[in-house]
Amino acid sequence: MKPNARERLIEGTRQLLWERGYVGTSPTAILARSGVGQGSMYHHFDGKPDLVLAAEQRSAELMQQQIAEAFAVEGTALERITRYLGRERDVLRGCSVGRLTADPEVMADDTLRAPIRETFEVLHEHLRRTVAEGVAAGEFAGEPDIDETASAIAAVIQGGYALARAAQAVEPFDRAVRGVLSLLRASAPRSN
Amino acid sequence: MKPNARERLIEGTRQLLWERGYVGTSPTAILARSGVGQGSMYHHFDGKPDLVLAAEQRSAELMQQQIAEAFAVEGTALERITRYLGRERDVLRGCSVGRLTADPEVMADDTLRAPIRETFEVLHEHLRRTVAEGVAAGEFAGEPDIDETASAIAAVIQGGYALARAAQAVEPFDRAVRGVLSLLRASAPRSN
DNA sequence: GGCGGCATACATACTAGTATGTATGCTGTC
DNA sequence: GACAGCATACATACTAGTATGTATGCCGCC
Repeated sequence: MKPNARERLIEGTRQLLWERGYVGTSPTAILARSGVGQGSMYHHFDGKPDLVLAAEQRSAELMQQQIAEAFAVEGTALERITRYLGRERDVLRGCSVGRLTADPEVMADDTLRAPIRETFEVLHEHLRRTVAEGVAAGEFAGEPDIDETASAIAAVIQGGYALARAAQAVEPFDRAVRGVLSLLRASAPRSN
Repeated sequence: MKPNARERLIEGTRQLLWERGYVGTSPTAILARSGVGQGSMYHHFDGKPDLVLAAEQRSAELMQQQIAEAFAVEGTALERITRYLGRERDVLRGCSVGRLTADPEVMADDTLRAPIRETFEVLHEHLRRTVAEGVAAGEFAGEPDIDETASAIAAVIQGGYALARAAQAVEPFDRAVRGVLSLLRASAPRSN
């Protein structure tokens, strides 16, 4: 029938963390969401932090996979970046990984923080490499600083979620994405 | 002696919301942080949601004030945007207003969401107007879309906080800011 | 056919969160 | 000097969060 209890616990916890963060995610809520009994939870995991770590690792893994897929397409650097920025997203739901940066419990613990940090590093690396290829191919005549550009693009995504949630509308996210893409495209040979 | 209990409650709640969000902010923690008695809290406010609203409104007010000040300086549009982006920030602490976009309790309640939405609207309006002036003055020869550019800049700030927190370092924030500024500058008229 | 691993149910317990209500005292004003 | 407004302390209460421990049952494997 359903996937085993361990998998369901991870998925339920993942969703709750995504929606409500660390303190907002209670063991009983996890059980209800996952549809498993309380005993199973303590059977498979040492407790909330252990389960949270497993859920985080799963989110990080899925996200890194999506990132890799989005960049593993043919096309110019600009096309690949555009494709990544425009990929299917449940914008108002936000980023399952980025959400956790708001939780002090997670940020204060190096083990819990690691999957988040690593995911952003992976994204940065993909963006960095793609921008570098674009510069090498003469797509960005302005030759923007590679790391700075990669960071700006990553930040626009994360910040776009915040703007969209505040407005309860997808539009601000899309606007920010179009904005950074326009700026990239407009990158002209410059004199500085 | 100290400011009155009402003020101290607002400030304590403001700080706790900033650090820990809505669910992470308990009445007892508020009392401890504010240094007032429990009775006073229920004397001045109807309860947690009422106090949270007051704290949010205060944060929004302060933030809008800082935004207005940062843009109320002489200089070209690019200088004013650079100044706003480079203004003094406790980056790892994050944004006292943007933090709340992660809380479903806040986002689901129109009254609690209003101060956040309004603050982003005010920021957008300042950025929009400044970019428009820059375009009019020929500073941005690429004539980027005004609203899109404003949204991208606002998003970079909010997203920069997330990147910085994940890395527990200010550098990713600064890099993202330099990145978007470079892209903006690169759309400047060629002087060569 | 028993045993180890996994799942479920149920009882218990302690703490924190979120209050309400009452008593008491301080202070400034009419 | 009485009274309103504000502050503090203390008692009480209910719920949710975070477990621990025990009993029981199913299933696949040696």
